[in-house]
Amino acid sequence: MVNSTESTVPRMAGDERRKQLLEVAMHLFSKNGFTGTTTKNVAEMAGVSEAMVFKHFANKDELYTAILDHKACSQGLENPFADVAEELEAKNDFGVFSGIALNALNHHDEDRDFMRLLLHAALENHELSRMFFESFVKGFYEFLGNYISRRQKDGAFREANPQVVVRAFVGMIIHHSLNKTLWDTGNTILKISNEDAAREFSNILLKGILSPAEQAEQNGN
Amino acid sequence: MVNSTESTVPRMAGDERRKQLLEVAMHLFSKNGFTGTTTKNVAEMAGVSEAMVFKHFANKDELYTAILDHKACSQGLENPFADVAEELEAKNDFGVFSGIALNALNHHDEDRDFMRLLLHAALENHELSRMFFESFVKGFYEFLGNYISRRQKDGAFREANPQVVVRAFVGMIIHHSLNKTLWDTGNTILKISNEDAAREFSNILLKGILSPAEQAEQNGN
DNA sequence: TTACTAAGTAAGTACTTACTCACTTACGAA
DNA sequence: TTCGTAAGTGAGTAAGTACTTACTTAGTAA
Repeated sequence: MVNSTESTVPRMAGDERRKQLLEVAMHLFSKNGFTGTTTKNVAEMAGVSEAMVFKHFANKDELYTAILDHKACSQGLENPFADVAEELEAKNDFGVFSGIALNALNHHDEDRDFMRLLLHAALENHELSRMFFESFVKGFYEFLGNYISRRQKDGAFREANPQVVVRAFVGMIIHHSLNKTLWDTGNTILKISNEDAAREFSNILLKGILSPAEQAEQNGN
Repeated sequence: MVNSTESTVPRMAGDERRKQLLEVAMHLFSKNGFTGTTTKNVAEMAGVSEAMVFKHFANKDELYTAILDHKACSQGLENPFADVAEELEAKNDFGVFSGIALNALNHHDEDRDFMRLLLHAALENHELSRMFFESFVKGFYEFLGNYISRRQKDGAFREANPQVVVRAFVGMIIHHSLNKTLWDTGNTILKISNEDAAREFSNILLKGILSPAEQAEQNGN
């Protein structure tokens, strides 16, 4: 018997509910960490019983790892070089670096929850952290490192360990994003648009690794 | 009655035990986070019963904050420019930057637990995070930013927002340390000594912000 | 020796946690 | 209308969890 005043809550399709649970879980995990979030919390915020969580995910751990897969598929882990394919082809160094930087900075702004989640995962030594590192970070270092190597052989960049250069570049970007979400949330010590930051970081890095020959040429212009 | 074969375990003085508990707790908290560490864990690692923890600390929260106080007081936040006073005076740019970098990198290596704890504090919005930012980070940005301004007026550095330059430099260093303790713990994608890292980071940054005039002069040599 | 104090503990309590299971209900296709 | 399937739940369980209590024992000072 259904009370006429209380509208029957419509059921969700399995896929929809699963997606909703993932989003809710990610938000809670990013806020309270893995151990700091209970399956009951997730269920409550999704407006569903706790048992429902375990209908969709075998256990809490699987829910955690499913977030990464979901992110990877939906939007999170797209190829960071996709937007700079032309610049890579044309060996337009500034286009490549500033494109990657701007893309990353914008992405971090849109997805602070995911960034916090990854940090929590890293601190808690959760496998998710290793997974992300292996599947994304390593590939990034390899690809960008290879590009730098090629440009060194072209005589465009000076000699330097390409991996160190990548780390320096990634460091500027990640640390800037980390500052905005973690410490300097009010942007008190540095207020700058992503466009300006991407341009300046790329400028510093590229001037920093330009070969003397290229340098002289650029000064001539 | 005391068994002759089992030596009576000597008791610890209250202060000693308290200090030991703090150190053990800090290690566990930094490894597993606050919620990921149980009071039983702490007691076991200290070789003492759980009740002992609550003899020294009213509750788990107090234990946590006591760690932060203990650390902040005991090791303090020494001036990161102390070691480069001469270089600053002599306007030896490379000496200044590489000195600061090496000092920071070595410091991070020696106290990975504290770095992890600071990250936890930031994620949990603990007051210590704000304290650290206000008392240390802000001062660092201001001081180094001022040095860069001066060198720009000298004509040694090109025009650029000094704060952005500081962020880029700090980013390289912090991110490198973070990588070593958090993600690439086996140094699989980059194995480099602190000396080499400090030198290369400083090289990139300084070449990146050198004025054209200085650049030409350096190429001439 | 005595007697007080402080270090230390075993065994709880009240509650939370991840996870299960038997069960009910909505909904779409036949 | 019927009925199979899938969405959804209430009420558990066993193993933690933070924290307490009533107690024992070691060291020490008079």
